[in-house]
Amino acid sequence: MSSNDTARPVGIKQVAAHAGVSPGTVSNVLNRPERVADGTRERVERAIVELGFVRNGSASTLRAGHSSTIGLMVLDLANPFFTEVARGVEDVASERGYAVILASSGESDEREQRNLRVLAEQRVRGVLLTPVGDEGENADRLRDRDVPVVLLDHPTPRANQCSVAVDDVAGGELAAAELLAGGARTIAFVTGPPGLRQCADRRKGALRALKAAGLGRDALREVPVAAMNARAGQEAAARLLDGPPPDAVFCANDLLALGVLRVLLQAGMRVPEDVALIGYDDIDFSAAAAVPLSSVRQPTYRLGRIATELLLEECDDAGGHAHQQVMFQPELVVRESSRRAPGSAR
Amino acid sequence: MSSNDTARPVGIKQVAAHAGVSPGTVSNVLNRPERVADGTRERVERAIVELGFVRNGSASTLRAGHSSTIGLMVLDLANPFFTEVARGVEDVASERGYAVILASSGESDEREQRNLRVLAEQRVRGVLLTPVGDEGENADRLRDRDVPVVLLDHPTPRANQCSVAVDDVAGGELAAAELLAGGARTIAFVTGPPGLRQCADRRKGALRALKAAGLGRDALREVPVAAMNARAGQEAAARLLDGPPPDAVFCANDLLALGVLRVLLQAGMRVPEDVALIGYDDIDFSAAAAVPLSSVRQPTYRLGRIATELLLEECDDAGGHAHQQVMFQPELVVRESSRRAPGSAR
DNA sequence: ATCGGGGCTTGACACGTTTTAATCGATGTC
DNA sequence: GACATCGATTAAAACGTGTCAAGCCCCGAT
Repeated sequence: MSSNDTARPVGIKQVAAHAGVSPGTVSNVLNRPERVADGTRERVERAIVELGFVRNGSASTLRAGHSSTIGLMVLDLANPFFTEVARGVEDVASERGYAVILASSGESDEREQRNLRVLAEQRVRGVLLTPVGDEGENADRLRDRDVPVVLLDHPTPRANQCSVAVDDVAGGELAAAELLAGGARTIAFVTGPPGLRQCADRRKGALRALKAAGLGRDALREVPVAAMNARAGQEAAARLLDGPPPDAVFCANDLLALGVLRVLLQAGMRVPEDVALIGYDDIDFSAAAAVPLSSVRQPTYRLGRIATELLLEECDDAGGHAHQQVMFQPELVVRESSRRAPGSAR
Repeated sequence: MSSNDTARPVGIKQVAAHAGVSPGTVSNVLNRPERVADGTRERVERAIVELGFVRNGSASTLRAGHSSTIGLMVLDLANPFFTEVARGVEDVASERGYAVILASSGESDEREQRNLRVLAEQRVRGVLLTPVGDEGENADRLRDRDVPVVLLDHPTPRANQCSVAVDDVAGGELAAAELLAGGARTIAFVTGPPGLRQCADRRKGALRALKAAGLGRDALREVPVAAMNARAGQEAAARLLDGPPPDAVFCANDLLALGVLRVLLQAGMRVPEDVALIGYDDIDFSAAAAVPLSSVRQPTYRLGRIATELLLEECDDAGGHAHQQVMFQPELVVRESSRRAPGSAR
């Protein structure tokens, strides 16, 4: 049996004793191996594996003042958009020897605040944050503690922080323009809480497209939902079918669109012939939907990678770091849910 | 401006000074508020908010020997099955005042090992683990360090640990039996690495169903794939279409099935008329697929909840804790992708 | 032979919190 | 009025690591 009844906390001291050196040397082997002679280092390394030593991160962090861990807080872990972002983050972080603590605010400001507090207690080196609110006071609180914060999927006009985002106004315009090009004159916009910047911006873009097409704001019927998932989409569609159906539906993300699509088809409507539909994010599942979903694609994985690179740059070299605001452009992906069959346009 | 140039680490001492008490009292306010007089407590609490004090988790952990954090390691964060499990975990953990560190092994043993090491360094209180390998040596290493481990979505015959799982053999049997009932005589099984217990068990169940139907093992054509996602499913389907198509396809999870479905339809095959299809996990998207996907449903959220409850019970009361092996039964969900139109059965 | 210097190693302290035992003051008892 | 009791508070000692100044040893230069 390998288990041991007597709790035997094996620390740097035990390793030192076992290798016949001082604790300081073991610490050097761990942190600045080049400073220690080859023979000694090998001896220490052998002792480490023989005793199964695992460095106590709390002690390191306590002494160093910060850990080699970054926090990633997203709006919704169940959204493939964010898991793809997380993949980019994880890849860069692990390349650079950082661990990632993943957390989700569930679009709740209170949960965001609570989770950020946990991250602050853990003394993470930095934080990638997709803020729920627009102002990012929570981010400010962290920065006051000298914890670098990079805003993720959220632009900022302020020069005191980095941000990486995709132009959601442009994306909303692309989406609505596509629907209008298909012949739609009235569009329903299924959208999450208006406090969410992503939703607000996409709406703004849609209005811009309407205006360009010579239509007024009243051509856009807003259908607010409480969450940004498929279930909420279904509920929205049900409400939508209460009144006269619009020509087209623009959903603030693909999860909503998939839910809407499902209810529309169940209700016997044809997509796109009766109602055109477009989503946002271009998640994997969209292409495999009952009617392949048109959508707006974002450089998701790169979003995560670049945000992490900016954050780590700021962590490793707080002095020489110049804050950057990166903005990507989205891309329209037309599939079957938005294009009306030729000739069926009004 | 709220930022402060001079780094001013505000610790328990500063709070104590500001409130006119000793550091020990501040600690008591934080950890055993009932032991301190009302007046004093209020004074300290005021000082805490005034100074914006945030407890240093590293120091607590160092002193206590463990943190109030648990680790959750899943196979694939991009799989909705696991994000749903994670939701259950998060809910219970936060109810009980624990934070969750989320990590993903990506089905790689090496990444599992590396991530578990990070968790060990962080001195997490316990770990929920969906192991990549079958034996769980990595779990043993943790348990040797007195870190409780609960196996998640993985049964164990060993009595020295808790586990929470769903009967995948039964699930595989349900799935294959459904396909056979639809008239299929040959079934392709699209499956991930055979080292993955989930895949192996589902295969075993499928074989059992074949046997019950009087068919031999050769009625099951295995199509191995490298990963368990939609892309891999597409590749598998492409290979599948090289030879004579089987009557039906059983995919080891829904992501694979969605990928397969997409390619089948693109190739002009009708589902289920030409080829029947069934997946596993019953993720949200399956119901909204081009052809609504039959699948095998698991009590995903409860899986996460119960595993976490077991883990925290073991953490809080290591002595009086009796290890349990919980096994849920899966449930067949029949939609359109598996049932042949009446009369089209051979 | 002495000195200087460079490469390795060591010793000791500090990080911020928790905890234990001791202290203090007040209240109640004999 | 002395003493025990009890509650509230404090002082001090850990926890395991990183760091830094100081020490050691050996070698080459003078």
